[in-house]
Amino acid sequence: MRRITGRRIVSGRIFRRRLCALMNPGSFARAVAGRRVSGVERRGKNILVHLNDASLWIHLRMTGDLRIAGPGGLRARTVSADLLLDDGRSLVLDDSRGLAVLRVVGARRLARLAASLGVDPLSAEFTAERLAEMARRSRAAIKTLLMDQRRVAGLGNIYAAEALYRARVDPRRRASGLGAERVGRLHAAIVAVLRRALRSTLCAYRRPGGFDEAEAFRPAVYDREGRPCRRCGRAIRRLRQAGRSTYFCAGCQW
DNA sequence: CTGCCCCTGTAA
DNA sequence: TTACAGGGGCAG
Repeated sequence: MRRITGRRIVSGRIFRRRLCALMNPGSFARAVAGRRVSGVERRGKNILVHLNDASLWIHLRMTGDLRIAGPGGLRARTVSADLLLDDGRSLVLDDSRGLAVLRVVGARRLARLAASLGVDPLSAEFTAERLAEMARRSRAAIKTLLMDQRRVAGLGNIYAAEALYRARVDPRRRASGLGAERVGRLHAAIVAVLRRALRSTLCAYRRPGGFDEAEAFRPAVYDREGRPCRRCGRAIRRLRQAGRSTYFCAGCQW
């Protein structure tokens, strides 16, 4: 994203009912107006925009999109919130389904939220040993563990399925019974899948409109129920785990 | 643990 | 027209 660090916020508005329930538009406007952006970072699936003594904690969910708009802003029905910056640009939260969350948090709540997040798979702390240790202590199915943000911060339903498929591990397997070999494969697969997904997303941001199809992230297993596995040809199966659809190949994931 | 809710675009 | 998908928070 183009740099917004150092810019001062002139005004902030929220439009979505869901966001208004979290904080009323007036208090949001007062909370951000006049503050300067001191930094931006990602933690798991969350984006933090720091404003010195407060922060915006943003979760885009599935359909949210954070973008920079030029003068004039972005006037779409789907805009959930925007911040007008002192250089005329706007930081816009655009979200067709309105499930994204944005809130202003003080240092205390920031620390509490941050502490509730597990290890980021793209950080140096995410080692095979760390994953093995988490797995050992969990009675849940491995896919459920991977999707638990308190343990691993950043994998959702789709990437969890893709990582398990890549590692050839059955998503139904008990985490505690994985064994070092499977944990090792899974660790490598998680990192590979997320790196690939991130690259695809970055390309899409850099070339809005139409980007190289070769860069697009194409699920190898997710949403492919009944279609042949690209490795072994067996039909991809679907089942429900923790209320979510899990796609996997019973032929080569075990 | 399960199920429901939020919301809305898409597919059946 | 209805069911379903997504992430997370919450109730049971």
